[in-house]
Amino acid sequence: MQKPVMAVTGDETDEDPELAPSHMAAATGDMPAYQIRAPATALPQGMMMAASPGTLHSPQQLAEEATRKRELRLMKNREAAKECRRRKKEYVKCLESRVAVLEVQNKKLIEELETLKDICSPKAD
DNA sequence: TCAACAATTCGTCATGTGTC
DNA sequence: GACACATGACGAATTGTTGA
Repeated sequence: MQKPVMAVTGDETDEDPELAPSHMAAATGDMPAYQIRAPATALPQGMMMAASPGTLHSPQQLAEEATRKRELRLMKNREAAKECRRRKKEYVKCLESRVAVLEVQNKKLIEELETLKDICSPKAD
């Protein structure tokens, strides 16, 4: 059993986007980095623009046009989904590395606190 | 080796949001 | 309001893991 041939993505870039804090912030106007809209992509090779309205007449032509539009929409959405997932992965990666940095920072602060406590506590002798 | 299950990946649909 | 785009949800296909 074989899936229909599809484009392989697999390419993950290691960019370092500035990330916005919340994914659920759309209503407030700020959105996470992976949600920032990219400029509309050009149509892939071989894809033609729709015939201008008014040049279609027969029901068959109309049906073909509808099919063509649907395929175009599916293709665009397929690509959009891929891009969306790529951005989301990047976003998660970035969050994870931020967690790692903060954990190190936190550990250092705790150590520093212990040192200061030692210094400031009255000597017991 | 292989079946069973879990995890991952992908395409599609539905829906929310921004732009004109 | 129509349109385009982004994304969550879902199911199907694929891939990885594990115990017999």
